[in-house]
Amino acid sequence: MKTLTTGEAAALCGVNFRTVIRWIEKGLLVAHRLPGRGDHRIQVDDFIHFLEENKIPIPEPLLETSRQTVLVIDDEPEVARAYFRTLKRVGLEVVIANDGFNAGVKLLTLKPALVILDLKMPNVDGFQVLQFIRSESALKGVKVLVASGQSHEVLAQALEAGANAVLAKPFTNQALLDEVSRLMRIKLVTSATALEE
Amino acid sequence: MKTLTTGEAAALCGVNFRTVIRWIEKGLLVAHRLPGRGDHRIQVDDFIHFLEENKIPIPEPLLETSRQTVLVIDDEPEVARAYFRTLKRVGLEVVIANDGFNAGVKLLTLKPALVILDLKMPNVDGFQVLQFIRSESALKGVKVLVASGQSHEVLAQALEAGANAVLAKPFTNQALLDEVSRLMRIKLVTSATALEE
DNA sequence: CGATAACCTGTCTAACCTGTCTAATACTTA
DNA sequence: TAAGTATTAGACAGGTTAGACAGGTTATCG
Repeated sequence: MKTLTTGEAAALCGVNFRTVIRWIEKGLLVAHRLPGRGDHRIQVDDFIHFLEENKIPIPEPLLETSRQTVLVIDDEPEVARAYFRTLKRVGLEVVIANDGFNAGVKLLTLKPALVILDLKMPNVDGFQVLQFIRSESALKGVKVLVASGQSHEVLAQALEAGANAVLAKPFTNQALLDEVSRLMRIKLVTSATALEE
Repeated sequence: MKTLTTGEAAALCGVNFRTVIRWIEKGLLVAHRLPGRGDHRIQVDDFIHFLEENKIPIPEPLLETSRQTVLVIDDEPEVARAYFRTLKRVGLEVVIANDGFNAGVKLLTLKPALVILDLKMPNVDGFQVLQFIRSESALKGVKVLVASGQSHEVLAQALEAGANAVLAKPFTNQALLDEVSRLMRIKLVTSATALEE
């Protein structure tokens, strides 16, 4: 979990860092200190709690860190819904974009951890989406999983263009989940492990 | 994400800071407070919104901080280029989005001051774009000028849905510039005034 | 038109929070 | 490891707050 320095916290809520230190000294804001010079470190959760407590608007960059959403970009509703069910079942937050406008909008508002992208859509160029994700600094670190029924050549091009992984259709749900789990670096709650509990 | 103190806001609109505090207390102007003494902090967006609401001219320093870009959303390249030339000629920064994906992406990355929107596009629903702009808090204050060759009914619906103004095609360049100038609250450098200098 | 009332704005006060500046030094990065 | 950047505490100057009061503007009515 990320922590903030006084300077970072000050910049985030638009005050001087000296003021942030005084809030900490007064016990208004929870922080811990480093042994050396006594630098303050503020946990993001504590900072958000402090902002909420005082009804100070929470800056966007803070909210991003908590999101672990998967964005499915596919123009075929049935296909998208299939992804949705499979991923939802293992506890992921899933959002669907059925067209180009929604794809663009949801990429930037959600800043998903993972994008599942269909390359072949009638009104949206999948490569363009991929290139945009890789060129936009706000989307740095977003993983892209390309799923396509096209030739291996096209899939190789997708990897070249920055896709983190590709899946050639058809593929099993388990193959999808394995790939998602690997890309997001998380253990998914599969039905098997769910039963163990 | 800059914020203003009561003193700064007061100086910007030429009143006493005591008056600004009273506006906040009455709920006319949105602001939050710092925990220490209860100092007010006003977000620039909220301040601009307040000024517009009360038809107070927006001071230059504030306009500099907010982007003065115009985003043209139109799928017909020739039409879009026509807008581009006309608006560029009077000194505006203009960006074109030819498809849904670009429309979504450029809306959120540029946060344009004005959007010129064609309602009738084959693969993008103009109304959906309009509704999104009005529902997204990050796009608060964005002006929308709908240009369409459709019936007056449709234009009325656009106004209902939140468009700031509509232009029925065909229209002259001057009509376009007048409307843009009014919506952006700026004086445009037309060729006539340029010649006078 | 003129008078009254209602209300908003500007001024003043004391208290105290916030921003700025400093030198020393720990932390971070190449 | 070394250079560069960021953070700390203290002191001081400046800004902001709430309350009370006076001056000015607008609205209503005779």
